[in-house]
Amino acid sequence: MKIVIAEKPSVGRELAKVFGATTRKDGYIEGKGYSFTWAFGHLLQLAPPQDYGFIGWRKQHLPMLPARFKLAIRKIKTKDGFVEDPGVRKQLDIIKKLFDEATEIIVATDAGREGELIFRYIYYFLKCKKPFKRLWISSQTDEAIKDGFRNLKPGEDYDSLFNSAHCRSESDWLVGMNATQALSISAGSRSVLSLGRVQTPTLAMICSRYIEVKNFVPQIYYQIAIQLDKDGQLFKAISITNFKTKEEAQQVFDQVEDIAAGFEKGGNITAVEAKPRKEPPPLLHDLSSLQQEANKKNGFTADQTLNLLQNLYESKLVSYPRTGSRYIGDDVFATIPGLISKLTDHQAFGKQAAFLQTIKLNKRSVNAKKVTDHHAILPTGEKAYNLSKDHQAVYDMVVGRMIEAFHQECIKEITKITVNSGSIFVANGTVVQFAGWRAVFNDAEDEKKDEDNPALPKVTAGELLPIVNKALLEKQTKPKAMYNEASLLKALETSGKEIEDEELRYAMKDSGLGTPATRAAIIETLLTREYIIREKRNLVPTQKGLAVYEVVKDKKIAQAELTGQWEKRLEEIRAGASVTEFKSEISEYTKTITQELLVAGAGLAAQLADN
DNA sequence: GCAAGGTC
Repeated sequence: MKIVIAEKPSVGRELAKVFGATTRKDGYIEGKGYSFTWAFGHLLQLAPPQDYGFIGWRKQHLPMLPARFKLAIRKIKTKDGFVEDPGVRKQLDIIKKLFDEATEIIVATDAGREGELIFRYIYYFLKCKKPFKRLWISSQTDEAIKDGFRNLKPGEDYDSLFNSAHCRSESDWLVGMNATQALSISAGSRSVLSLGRVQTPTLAMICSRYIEVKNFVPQIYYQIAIQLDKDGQLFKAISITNFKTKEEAQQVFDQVEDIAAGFEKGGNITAVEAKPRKEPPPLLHDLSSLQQEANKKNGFTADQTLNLLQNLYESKLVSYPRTGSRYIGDDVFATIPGLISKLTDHQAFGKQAAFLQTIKLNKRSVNAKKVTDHHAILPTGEKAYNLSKDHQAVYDMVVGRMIEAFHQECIKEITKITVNSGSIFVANGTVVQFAGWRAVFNDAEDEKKDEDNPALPKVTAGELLPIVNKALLEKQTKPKAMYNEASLLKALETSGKEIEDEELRYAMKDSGLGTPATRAAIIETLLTREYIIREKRNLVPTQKGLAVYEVVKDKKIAQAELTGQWEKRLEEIRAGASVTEFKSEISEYTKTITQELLVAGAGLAAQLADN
């Protein structure tokens, strides 16, 4: 009997289906000489400090550097504290039984670093010695699966990938557990002051933004607005200069040749520019972009959106949710017309779905090379009945985005009118000439933008128009916005670097903080620790969060770059470099940061006591 | 009591 082990049930079932294995057993599916089983993500974790004899949080234990790490069954939190997850224990027993019967094991966990670790931890925990081969596929279509099984790789080909995963795992434990205990102990805090490679840079981003906003000194400046009349259609133009003093502005203001000052036609149109701007449709959603949109549109937290999406996935209404890809391959693209045809009588999107059937679909979101373990989030085509309001909202975002993504470009005409009347004024206007993908949602947000950029009358250079009104405006420079869940998620994707270009941001997604699957949990951790609170939709640091930030802000553990440095080394290990050097560097760093925090935390004790 | 990673 050959045993195939997948990362999660949905994949295990899919593989079984392709093989025609249909006998459903408890925790696996049997048939055609194979058994298909699965994990539920990581079933095992590195054992906690007490399993190495570090009982209680004591300074003399630090730094804790286990000579050999142990594995422990994943725990869940209950009223009685942490206990072994019974479902996990049961599935491990099932896997053990299957491994014992196996002639060969086929590893079908996700094709990546963590997928490799999920399997190897199980394999070593169960002390299994059977030979194993690796299925390595980046698409879940029948053809890709069959092809993958015809080209199984020797298991040892992925030993270096496991090494890099193993280093990642142990390094996070060493730095996180030691730093957390060191700071908590030295601050004499009754509550946990947790620190980690990901959560601490995230906290630092929130705190430094908060401080920047708090210390922001608004600058006052002045602008002059004039209102012109073209055959009864009024439009507004603004001075191109921002004046530092009211006097300067007043002087220019007085020179405006408006009707009240006796100038019947004092606005001289000096230039008119009109150019079309094409806006391509947005890419399909990955988890992060969907969380951001759900936060902006509905105020859902990242965690809520992930949960809602997970429910929809379990109800087989949407594809795998924790994806980091916004693309699909050509094979999945072939199924899109079918999905669209099921939506033509949809209440909100039906009309646009019907329209899509008449055009050539936009292929911006189609790129097999940019599909990693999982493709972008799509509806499955199953009928959705009786969804709760929140589930419906998320589901509609998935469906609506699919319609948008395959729709046509939106074409706008951008108009810029330059007016001279004692000074130079400019009016900007935008007219949507062809809505294209923007017809799908017709957002209120977009309408609001249109208010700032209204349609402008047709005018030509050389025309003289009456200025019916003028105003001297006092304005203030504004600070950056505080982080909210949407902007924080976006910032985490690029480790806090501000990159507006969508394509460029996408290219950086491997150097972000955390992963799609973990970012919601990172935010929740910071909230649980009472480092941050939600204030309306903003994420704002507490006194405690700011105090911790002050202690660690100049240390490596608070820098997003730490992850970047680790990733570089881990990639070298994956390519075959030795692990011993990296491991000894991590041990050294663990000793250093532990010592530093044991000292620095003392200052924190007083601050925390003050509150 | 603690990390970050994955998932139901």
